[in-house]
Formats: sequence, structure tokens, C-alpha cells
Amino acid sequence: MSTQVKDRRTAILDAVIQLLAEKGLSGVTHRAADMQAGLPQGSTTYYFPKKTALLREAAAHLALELEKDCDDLQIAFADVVAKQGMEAAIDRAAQGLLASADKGRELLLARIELTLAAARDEDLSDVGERLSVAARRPIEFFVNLVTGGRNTVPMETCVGLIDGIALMYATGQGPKPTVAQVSTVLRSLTID
Amino acid sequence: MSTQVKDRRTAILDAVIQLLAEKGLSGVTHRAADMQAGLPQGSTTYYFPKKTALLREAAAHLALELEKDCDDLQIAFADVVAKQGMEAAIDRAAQGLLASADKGRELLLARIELTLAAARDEDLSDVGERLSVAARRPIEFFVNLVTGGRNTVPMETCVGLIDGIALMYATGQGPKPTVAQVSTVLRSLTID
DNA sequence: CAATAATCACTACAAATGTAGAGTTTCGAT
DNA sequence: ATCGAAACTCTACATTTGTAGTGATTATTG
Repeated sequence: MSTQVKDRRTAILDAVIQLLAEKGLSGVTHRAADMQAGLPQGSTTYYFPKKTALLREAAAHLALELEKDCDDLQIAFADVVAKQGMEAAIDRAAQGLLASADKGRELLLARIELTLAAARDEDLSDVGERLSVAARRPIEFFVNLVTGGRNTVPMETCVGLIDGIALMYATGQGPKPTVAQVSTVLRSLTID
Repeated sequence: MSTQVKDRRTAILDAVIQLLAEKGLSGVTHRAADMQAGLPQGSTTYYFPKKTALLREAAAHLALELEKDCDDLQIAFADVVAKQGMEAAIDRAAQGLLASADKGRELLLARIELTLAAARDEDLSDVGERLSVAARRPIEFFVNLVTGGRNTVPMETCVGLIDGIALMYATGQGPKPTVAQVSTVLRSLTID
């Protein structure tokens, strides 16, 4: 059935994302993906014979997940802004960014791995672009919320800032930033 | 001769760092390192039989290079502060951070690769710590310069911020930040 | 139910990789 | 000059990986 196919495909792509986060790019092999997904050997080869295609589709899948998470976030925030005002929303924005560093640790690490891979392989450059766009969305939302659209720093740079903090935390190189610290940085992006 | 030995070892470690930046962690093989260093096959195997040791030593070598670059930077800056005052120095600090993103692109990418690897492999955790310390030094210097030691954000977080911007630029995901933008962010780290 | 196609599972194999060890060269001390 | 050791190079091999292909199973259609 079509759902069966889609289930297996997504199970494999989820497994690849998990492998990227846990074992790195070199940890992604057809056999490892089979095992991680709990499917018999050969499954990944069947659905994605070429490894480039496997990575490409995993990246697309990851981008979709990121965008879905972002949509959820925006819906949740509409309420906060409406009921508690903008100032509270800004703190919650910082909070949201930090939460995504915890919950989305896997997604973050997988995305960084793929971004690095895309920066090297010509064949994956479009994938890098796709991920970059997906990663920009929540940041764009938060930064616009905080600065009211008058941010003085390009949105890509804002993504870099936030990603850098998240990556630092995700790789265990430093303490988890506090809400106050992040919102300080967020506010600094506005013209004063 | 002893110099011969040291030359070959460092040539190999330099090659590994270059490979890390250009091909990623999975691009680092004994044979690839031989070729990159322009040495006959088997050389890397001879000096670093175990791959873990190869990576570990490459990380240590990278840390040394980072620290050396940092020392040069600090010496150069002592002059600027003395002759042109603090305000000029702050702009030059932002400029310096940006310059290191260009000149040090290889070092940055190699460091990120190793940091990610260290975050996964238990055996490399000390390496991650070593690199983290080395990366912190120049940031510490600049941030202290800008904030006068009254930075409101932990130093590790500052490293994350700067690394994130540099990585964004190094992976071609966004425009090179301007001096004004970086110094804006730098200044935001102070208590006001 | 039959048969035909789609889906899946397994085997096979060439290339690459980590690693060991056997040769070979270089070089200093006697 | 010769010996011995250190430094180096090369070959070999088991393992892993990408990928193709072949057989088995399931679903679908007439």
C-alpha cells in the first residue's frame, strides 16, 4: 500500500537524521540505516540506491520537519502576544529558541552535518540552500517579533548567531544560555 | 634527523586539517593524508597507526595553531589600543574577528568537524575540551577589550555567537557580516 | 482463483579503509 | 668499511561500504 511505502521511507529518513546526529555523516550507511530503522538489510538500498539521493532526501525530510515545528511555534505564539503583550512575548521568544536547542538537538546536529556536507559537495549545494531557508524561518519570526522588522543585522547573520549558541550548547562546550542572555542578544539586533 | 621527523609529522597533521576542512571527517583516511601531504603511501600509517590517534594529534596541532594566531593578534592589538584609543580598537576587534573568518576558514571548518566528532565519541571528549579552550582565547581577548571585563554573557556563549556567524559565512549561507554589525553584537554583551 | 506486477529481502562483488608486518633505505657509531 | 638501528616504503589482508542483481513474498487485477 502507499502508506506502507511512505511509512518505510520516512522511517528510513528519520533513521538517517538520527544517525547524522549520533554518528556523524560517516555513520550514515545503508546498513546502519536499516538497523536504526529496525528494517531488514537491503531496505535502504531498495528505497535509496544512491547514497547521494539518500542524503538529499534526508535533508528534504529534515527541512519539512523544521518547517512543521516552526508552524506550531508560530501558532502557539500568536496566543502569547495577544494575551500577554509584546514584552512577555520577547522573553518567551528567547525561551522558545532555547527550548528548540534542547528538543531539537538531533535536528540541529543533523542540519549542521548536512550543511557542512553541502558546503563541500557541489551536488548538495541546493540541499544546503533548502536547509538554510528552513532554518531561517523560526529565527525570522522571532527576530521580527522582537525588533518589529527593524533589525539592523541581516537575517542570515541572526540565524548564525542563534545557531552558534545552540551548537555550543549541543556539543557540550558551554553552559545553557539563560533567557535573559538570549533576549539581550535578540534586542541588540534592533536599531536603537 | 629529528627535524625531518617533526617536519613529516607536522606535514601530515597539516594535511589532515586541510582534509577535514575540504572533505570532512570521512575524507580523512591514511591514504588521503599521504597524498595531501605529498608523501609516499604508508607514511601516515607509520606515524599514526591508529586513526583515533591521528585525529587526536591533529586536534592538538590545530589547537596550537589557533593559540599561535591568537598570540599574534594580541600583540598587534596592543599597538592599536595604545596609539588610536579604545573606540578604534573596538572596530578593529570586529574587523579582526571577520578577518579570521576569511583567513582562518580552514581552521574554523576543521575545528567544527573535530568538535562535532568529539561530542559523539567518548574517546575524543578531551580533544573537544582542548579545542574549546583554544577557540575561547581570541574571543575572550576581544570581548574583554570591548566590554572592559563587564560582559553580561558567559564567555562560552560569546564563542558560540562568533562561531555561528563565522560558520554561516564559511558555509555560504549568508553574506559576510559588516564590521558595524559585528561590533553592534559585541557591544550588546556589556551591561548597560 | 490465476497470473502478473509491485514490493521487499537476501546475496554478491568491486572498491576503499584501517591496520599489521615485511622489506628497504638511511645514517651514525665503531 | 661494517654493523645495527632507526626511519621509511611497500605489500597484504580482513572489514566495511556502495551498489547491482536475483530470488521471494505480497498485493492487485482479470
